[in-house]
Amino acid sequence: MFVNDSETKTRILDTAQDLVQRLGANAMSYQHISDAVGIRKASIHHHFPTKEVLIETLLERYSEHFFQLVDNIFQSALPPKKKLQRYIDLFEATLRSEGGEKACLCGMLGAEIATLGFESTAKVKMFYEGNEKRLASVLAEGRKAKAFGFKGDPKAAAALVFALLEGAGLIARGHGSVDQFRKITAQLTVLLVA
Amino acid sequence: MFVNDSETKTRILDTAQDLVQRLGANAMSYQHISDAVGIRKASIHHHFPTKEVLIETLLERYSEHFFQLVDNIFQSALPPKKKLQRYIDLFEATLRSEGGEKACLCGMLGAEIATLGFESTAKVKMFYEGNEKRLASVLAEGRKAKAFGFKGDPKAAAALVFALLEGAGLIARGHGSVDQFRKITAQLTVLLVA
DNA sequence: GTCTATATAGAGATAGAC
DNA sequence: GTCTATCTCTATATAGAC
Repeated sequence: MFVNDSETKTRILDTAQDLVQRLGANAMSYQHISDAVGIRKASIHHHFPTKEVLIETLLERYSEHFFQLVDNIFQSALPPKKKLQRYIDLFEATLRSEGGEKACLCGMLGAEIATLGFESTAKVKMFYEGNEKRLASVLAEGRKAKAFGFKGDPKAAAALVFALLEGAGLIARGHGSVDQFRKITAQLTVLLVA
Repeated sequence: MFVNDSETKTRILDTAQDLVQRLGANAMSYQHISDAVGIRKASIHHHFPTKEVLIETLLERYSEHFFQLVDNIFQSALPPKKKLQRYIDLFEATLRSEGGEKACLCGMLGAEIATLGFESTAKVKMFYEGNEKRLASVLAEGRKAKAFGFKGDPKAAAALVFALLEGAGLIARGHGSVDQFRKITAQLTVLLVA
């Protein structure tokens, strides 16, 4: 999917995603995209008839790509602590984006969830669940291998790690930026390893 | 402050705050407020000339009130673990709001931070710093009193706790709701006590 | 302090020529 | 597939009567 999409369609999606990750879905407009891509608003509607469809497509593409990255890390032969660190690095990389700090697409849309359509809401939810499921696996295996020493349910720990990374990514943009994010994630590692 | 404000002004602020906590600042409009309060849009402008001023006022009032609640808890004679739990309960209560789940005002505005004015951005940041400072105190004292056994810098742990609560509050609305939030905060307590 | 009326700008979206 | 032109709706904001 998204491999044979037209160049224009891809540029629209790239621009829209960038805008949503910085400004939120409700502050992102077809005019913004039009200016950035160099195409008329009406032409965007040819590719994505409604904004809701555009956001749904954004979510599909983002989830697919993100889970690919995550699975590459989690299914590798890396030791558990490294796996977790690489996962954390995915969020940090988003925050480090040149041209202004971005948050996770689904973190932003989570904040605006009450304004999304039914399909988009479901896709955001699936993103959350997919992340937590994968994290729970790594945390459980890592604890069995004595790499982690945390107490409690690995599923709960996974939900905690995910909510923390989403929260830290959103919060850090108004406050301390990458340094703040690193401080928090370093402390997370301390708590999980201990 | 806000004690001698007119009844109308207060109702406008209450409504606006409710809307921002559910929908976000960019989806909240004077028309929404007009409908809910039963007053014309133009009359809202009499009290708050611009939306930016309205949001700044919202932030002042929210911070003042929230810090009052926090200080009541943290300056009490409660044992450290209870203090933390009561603090967590503040966020859970927001999520439990009748008429639909709300997030922390500053969590929502954190997501939309790139679309806020200079003053509002500064106020959001102050809210974050005020929370982290207060949390760091309680965590440091609590560890000294052996109520907590976590490793690492109490300031980093405070930043982690705050980012987690903001993140969990935002995320839980699309996913698992109060149960999810409780699962996460229970696990947080486990990690800090251990 | 609230109203009606209006200004102005921007949003998402559609029709139809090229 | 992109364009011009336009529609409709909603947004923030202002002027001035009551």
